[in-house]
Amino acid sequence: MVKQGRPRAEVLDTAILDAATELVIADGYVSTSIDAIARRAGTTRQAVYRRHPSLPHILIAALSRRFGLDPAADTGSLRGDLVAVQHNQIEFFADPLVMRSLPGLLDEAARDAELGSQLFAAFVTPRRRSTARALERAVQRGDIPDGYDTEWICDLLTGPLLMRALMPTGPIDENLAQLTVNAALDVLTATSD
Amino acid sequence: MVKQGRPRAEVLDTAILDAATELVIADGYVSTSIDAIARRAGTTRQAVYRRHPSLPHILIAALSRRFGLDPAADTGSLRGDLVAVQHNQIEFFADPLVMRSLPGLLDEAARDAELGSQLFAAFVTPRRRSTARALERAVQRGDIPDGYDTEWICDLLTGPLLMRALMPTGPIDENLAQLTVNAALDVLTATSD
Amino acid sequence: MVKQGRPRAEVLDTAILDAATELVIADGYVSTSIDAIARRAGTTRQAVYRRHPSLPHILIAALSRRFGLDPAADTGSLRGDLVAVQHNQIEFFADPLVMRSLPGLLDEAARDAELGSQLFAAFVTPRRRSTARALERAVQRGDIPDGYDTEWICDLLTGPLLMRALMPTGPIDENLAQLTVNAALDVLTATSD
Amino acid sequence: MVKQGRPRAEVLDTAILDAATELVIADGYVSTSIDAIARRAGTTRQAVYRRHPSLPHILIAALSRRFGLDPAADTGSLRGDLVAVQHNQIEFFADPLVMRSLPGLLDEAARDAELGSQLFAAFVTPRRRSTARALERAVQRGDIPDGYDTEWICDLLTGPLLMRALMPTGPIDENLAQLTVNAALDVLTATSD
DNA sequence: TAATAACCGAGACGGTACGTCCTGTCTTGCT
DNA sequence: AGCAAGACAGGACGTACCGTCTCGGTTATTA
Repeated sequence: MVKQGRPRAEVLDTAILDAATELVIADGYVSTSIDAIARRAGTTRQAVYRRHPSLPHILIAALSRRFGLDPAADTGSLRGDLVAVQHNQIEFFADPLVMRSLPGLLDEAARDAELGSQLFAAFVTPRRRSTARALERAVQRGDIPDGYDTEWICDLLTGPLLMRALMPTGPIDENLAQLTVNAALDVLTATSD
Repeated sequence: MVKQGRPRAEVLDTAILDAATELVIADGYVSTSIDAIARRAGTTRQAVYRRHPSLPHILIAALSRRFGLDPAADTGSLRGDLVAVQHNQIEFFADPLVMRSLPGLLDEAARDAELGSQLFAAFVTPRRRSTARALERAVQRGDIPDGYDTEWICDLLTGPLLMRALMPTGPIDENLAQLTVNAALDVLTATSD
Repeated sequence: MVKQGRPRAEVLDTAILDAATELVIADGYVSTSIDAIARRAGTTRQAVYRRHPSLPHILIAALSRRFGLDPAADTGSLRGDLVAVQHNQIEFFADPLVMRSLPGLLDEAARDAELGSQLFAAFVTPRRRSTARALERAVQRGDIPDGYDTEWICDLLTGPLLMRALMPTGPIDENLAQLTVNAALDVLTATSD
Repeated sequence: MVKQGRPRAEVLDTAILDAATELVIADGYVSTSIDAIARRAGTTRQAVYRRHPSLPHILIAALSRRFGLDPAADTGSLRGDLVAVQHNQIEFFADPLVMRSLPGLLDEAARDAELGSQLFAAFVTPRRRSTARALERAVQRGDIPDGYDTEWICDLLTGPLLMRALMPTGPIDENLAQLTVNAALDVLTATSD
């Protein structure tokens, strides 16, 4: 079963994702219609539906194009590893497309479990796995004791970024990366119980 | 020149908010239409528009009905104060109406600054102010040194809750309240710089 | 149950029928879309659908507007009565709207029995009844013998008109009225069996 | 320089006409799409378009396959000749494909003169010529006087058949053949003027 | 107690978008 | 050159909401 028929125009592939990106950034998720995307891409609704089943799928594709797979660097120290992860996350959450499409995508994900897990698998899981591996390496080195709650550490690292992506409580910058990493290290090394 | 004419039917006031609440919880924000709300409330679109200018305004009204102003208790200890704040926040973020309407409201707020600040003033600012006051009292008591970043502490406390409200990374429960308060205290008392 | 709500704009009632009439005459039945009718009427598809469930129904309404109920005159003689009927029929079949919409309507009627009987009842039955009554009067006067086949006489009178409405075999004019009436009289008074 | 390349698959020639015939009989003219025909014929639109420029052309081809050229028998008597013509016409108008496709074809013919004359030449003219020749022979035999209107006689013979093919006013059967031939003979031999 | 002003239900209005279907044309690889 | 497969621009389908509007009818207050 090789590929048959007229091949899809790659120009349209990118034109559609470009149009969606621009419109969502300009108007927000709920104001963006498939119709407008097709119009701006200089094509028809049909060509869009041929490629993507719905608006959230278009945006997932557009986001995937921007944010490839996580590099998951090993810098040798826990702090270095976590800072690397946070730089990656900051690049993600500070992106205008992410900021504008995230609420809509989350709304959609809450209804459509299929789409939710797809979204989760594409953008959340890889970053969490990087963090988990960095922690494991730190335990093996003896830098931190075992027995921490990985999920909680991940939420601690990501939560504030999500917060600032969705609400204007503060900038998403280098300083925030340092603050979150410090907080995580404080928690991991604290004697409090 | 007070108010003339037939007064509004209070039954409709509540029927509309009830209908909106039920529909958003069941279908999510983007799938909820003013038409459906009016229908379910047993009235007409016009009666809805007479009370609220748009869907997000309806939801803000519905949320305001559920979540009154923050009590801002003074328990005597920083930990106690923060735990009180977090219990209040957990009640908020764990509410199904909040979980389902938050993405839509945030999307709308990103576009309409007016609405954004209204939303912010109603549900974010009071809780942040409670936290800020608790911190001030702790400084005055000498429990913590001065010079911390209030905004950052607030984001540290709220971020993980928001995270779990929007993504299925973990439960929003008593344990999370303790974890976030511990993290905040670790940060506030840490010697790391 | 009196009439409630905002009344329909009568301007649109006529604008829609006008638009449909013009378009069908210009482009034919199958090339006429509801969309184009709405556009030409200066309104929306919704307003059209609110009044008529489908294209054939629009055309039946447009035809009804042009061709009221049959006068069914009693001229005193069979020839006079039949000529009156045929003048009425000629006016009908020579009408451009009829010529252009008839094929489409018949096609639709062949599929949708409901619509078929509606069409039949509005435009065929009344004219056939006039003819039947004229024949009955002639029998009572003793002008023609009893025992003829009414349906056949009606088809004999109408068939050639329908033929010339749908195919360019000849004009639909006064002469055709005379020819068809003569033929019917020949048949009714013939001794052939 | 005759014909190059792969020859057309004759299987498709008939499969396409079969599919068109079945679909038009089942769904009527306007509901029949080229797409559906190709699908049912187990081929593609392109193969259809390669053979026929449009839906009406397909149907003309399908009709031509069923109804060859007129035999035009000479039975020796005018009545016999006309009855032969009418048997031929009855076979035509009683055919389900004819009954279902005729309205659509006529609609199309009213717009596209080219197609109209093609349709006319294929199915109307031959039958009318047979009738004309039968009449000429009768004149030469002295059975009827000269000076009749051939076109009118043809419409008189065909009109009622067309009527009953398109509307449910009566059966298209042997009796109708006799009635129409009698009517024509009555008219041709009548002294009325 | 009469006028007035706002509310209510019902439903029409011009718009925009939905997701699907079909049209006639066009590549592409294979026969 | 034919064929299966399938993409392309374009147009229409019938439906759903949007926010606004016009009706007839119903309360309350104010004059």
